[in-house]
This record gives sequence, C-alpha cells and structure tokens, in this order.
Amino acid sequence: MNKLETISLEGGGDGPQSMRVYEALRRAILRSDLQPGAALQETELASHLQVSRTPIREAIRRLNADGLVEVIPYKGAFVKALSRTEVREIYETAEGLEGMAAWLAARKVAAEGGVERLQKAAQAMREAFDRGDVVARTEADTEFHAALHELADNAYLAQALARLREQVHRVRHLTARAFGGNAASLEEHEAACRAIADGDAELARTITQKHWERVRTETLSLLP
Amino acid sequence: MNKLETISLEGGGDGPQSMRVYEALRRAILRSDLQPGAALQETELASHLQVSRTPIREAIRRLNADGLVEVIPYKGAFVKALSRTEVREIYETAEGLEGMAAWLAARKVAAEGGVERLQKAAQAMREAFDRGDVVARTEADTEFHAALHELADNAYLAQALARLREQVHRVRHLTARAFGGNAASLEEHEAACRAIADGDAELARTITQKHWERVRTETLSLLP
DNA sequence: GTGTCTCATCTTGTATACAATCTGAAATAC
DNA sequence: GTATTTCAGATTGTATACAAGATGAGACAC
Repeated sequence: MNKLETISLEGGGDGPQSMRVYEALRRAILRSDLQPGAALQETELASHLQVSRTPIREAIRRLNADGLVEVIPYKGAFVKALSRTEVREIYETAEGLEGMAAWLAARKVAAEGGVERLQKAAQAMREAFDRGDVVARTEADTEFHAALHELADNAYLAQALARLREQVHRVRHLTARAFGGNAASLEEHEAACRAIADGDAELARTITQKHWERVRTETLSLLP
Repeated sequence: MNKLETISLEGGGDGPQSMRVYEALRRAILRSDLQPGAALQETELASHLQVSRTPIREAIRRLNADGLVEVIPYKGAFVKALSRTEVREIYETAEGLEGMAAWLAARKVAAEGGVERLQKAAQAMREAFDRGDVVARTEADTEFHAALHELADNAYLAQALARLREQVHRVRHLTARAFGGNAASLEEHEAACRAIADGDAELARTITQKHWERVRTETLSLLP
C-alpha cells in the first residue's frame, strides 16, 4: 500500500497542472513518501490528484529526465532505486562537475572578485557547526553551493549539479546523516573557499575533488 | 519555411511511436535540418509525420530534457540556439565530466587492466589522420570516447557525456570543422591514453581537462 | 506434477475533442 | 498619430475514448 495520501498539489506553484503534479511527485520522492521501487500508476495518481492521466504522464517523463524515475515502455514508471553502484556513480559525477565549478569560480574571482557571498556562507557554516545548529548548517551549506554555482557562471553546469544535489539528498536520507557533513567536511569547504578567494583555480578544483572523493568513500562505507 | 520534408520516421527503431518521433526530430536537429530557433509546432509535425499530437508532445519534452529544445508554456517549443555563452558552458561541463572519466578509467586500468580497446582506437585515429581519412578519423574518435566511457564504468556520467557530445556535434556543424580535430588534438588523445595505460589517474585527468580547455578556446575564437 | 497455451484483465500508448492561454490586428479613444 | 482595448484566430494544455501490449490465472496436454 503506497502512501498516496501524503501527495498533494497544494504547496506547488501556479503554472500548468503538469508542472504542479511534477513538483508534487518530486517532493514525494525526495521525502521518501514514495519509496525506491514504488510504481507510479497513472490511473491511480490521476484519480488521487483529481486530474487526468495526461499531466500525470508529462510529470513522470520529466521526473525520468531528472533521473528520479525509471520508465519502462508498456510496463510502467518506478521510483529509481539507489543501489550502491548508482550512489557511487552520482558522487563521482558530482566530483567532476563541482570540481569544475570550483575551478571556474576561482578564475572568475581572480579576474573580477566577488567572493564575499561564498565567504559569508562558509563562515555561517562554521558558526552553525560550533553552535550545533543542524538546520542552520544545512541552510548555510545550501547557500555555499548556491554561491559557488553563481561564481562558476555556468547555467548548464549548475543545472546538472542541481539534479545531482537532489540525488545526494536522497542518499543522505538513506544513510540518515545530516546534510552539512562533519568537521572534516567543514574544513574542506573553508579550504576550497580560501583557494577560490586566492584565485588559485587548480587548487580549488583539487580540494573540491578530494572533498567529494572522501564523502563518496565515507558514504559507501555506510551502505550494504 | 521549415524543411519538414527531410524529417521522417523511416530510419528509426521499432519502439513506441513517441520514441520514433523523438529520434526523427533529434536527427533533424543534429543535422541542422531544424535550425536553431525554429519552432516545433505540434499540429504541423503531427500532420507531417502522420501521428497524433500526443507522441509529438512526448518527443518534444524528451528533447527538452536533452537540452536540444526549449519549451515555453503556452507558447511553444523551439530548437535551442547555441549562443557563444552556451557553447562555452557546454565545453566547460565536458571538461569536468570527461576529466573525471579519464581519472576513473586510469584507476580502473591500474587495478585490472583492459586498456587495449582504448589504445587500438587511439592508434586508428593516428593512422586515419596520417592518411587524411576524415571519416575514419571521426569513427575512431567516437570509438575512443566509447572505450573511455566503458573504462570509466559510470553509466550516469556516460549518459551526461552522451548528451554533451551531441551538443558538441552541433557546434562542430556550426564552425564547419571536422570532428576528430587537428594534430594537437590527436597528440592529446594519445597522451591521455598513455596516462590511462600507466594508471596515472591525476595525469589522465589533467591532460583531458587541458584538451577540452584548448578545444574550448579554439572553438570560441571561431564564433562571433 | 510440470510445462505450455489461452484468454480475460489491467496498464500503458495513442487519437481526438475540448478548454485555457497567447498573439496580433482592427477598432476605438484621446 | 499614438496608445489602449477588444476580439478572433491560432497554439498549447487537458480530458477522455480507444488501441496495443503486458500480466497472470486457469485449462489442458503429457
């Protein structure tokens, strides 16, 4: 029995219904209300959300593009499972992409400055960590990466990273760890921030890559 | 006046019609039969391809996910333009992803070998280049990257790179250059291949990144 | 009992009708 | 003449009916 009762169009935006359905299903998957492997039956969802199958189908196809759902022709759509292999792949891809983002950010700072937002976020993370404020630390972490992606000045890369970030969120949910990470993670963020502020692109990339490599190893050790 | 007459379902696979439409439109965009900015009108395409609007819509949404088409609600779908900014973003993203792929490939070779396919492709590229055989060189280049992605052993990364590769193809089409690249490109492929064969992951990554950085600079210098 | 076939049933894929929204040109006010 | 409004046409978004393919239970042969 699926927990369809937790899925609702209420919180969503005001665009076309397919968009609202998409956001509702996306939330449900990210919050694990729809668990990995769960089937997304069009008729069932349609009657529950009081819309026709058409917007349901569009939403499912979009979730498929996001990598959150797997679609098998004439068979159905299923919430993608996060196997050990897929977790590894996601973190490896993040390493490549965010390393590149750090490199670009450092180069941009070297050319025209503007590192303040990133530094402020890094400082906020440190303070939240010292206070033991998990919520504030998670918020600061989100802000840190938003600032990094802004500095990288690459919409394509930012979009790819946003998709990955959602998957990472799901993994965190699985391993039941806080998103901001531990003390080591904190120091790596600060080191990356310093390298970017110094305009040292190669170092920024290397530090960021090592960070993701460590997080990957650590996370995989928590999985079966 | 759009060149719809060049779009056909003939060459496609045998899956659902939405899949065949998707492949037909994808081919048309990659071959520039549908030029950047062109509107994809559902009714027009439906009557031309002899299907209803439904599979047309599904195909368009999938192309949107691939980054080949831009969809604006209640307005329409348009073949994405390749502005200078987008070209830069695409090449930067490719640098991050393929650098990571090279790193992973080198690590895998160091652990369990299997570099033969990559070496063979690199050698084929060299021979085709010496003969001046552009077609063979392009084929060998495709094979080289396929071998690299196989060694990287990361389906998620491979899929992202496949999408990027299509965009790069479009850029090549714009700049009217052969895909395999010049002599410098050839040497960089060989150097990357050697680093991977040696199992030197960091070097493989660096060489691959430098390659894409050079190609990016070179390509951007050819655009307005 | 085991394996295969048949067919009713369910789910997804497609076609078509209708609703919502955008667009542009003509009409109108000033 | 210019700006604003109105409205008809065109296009996308949604609902619903029908077609195509998958699934599993039961019949049947051996």
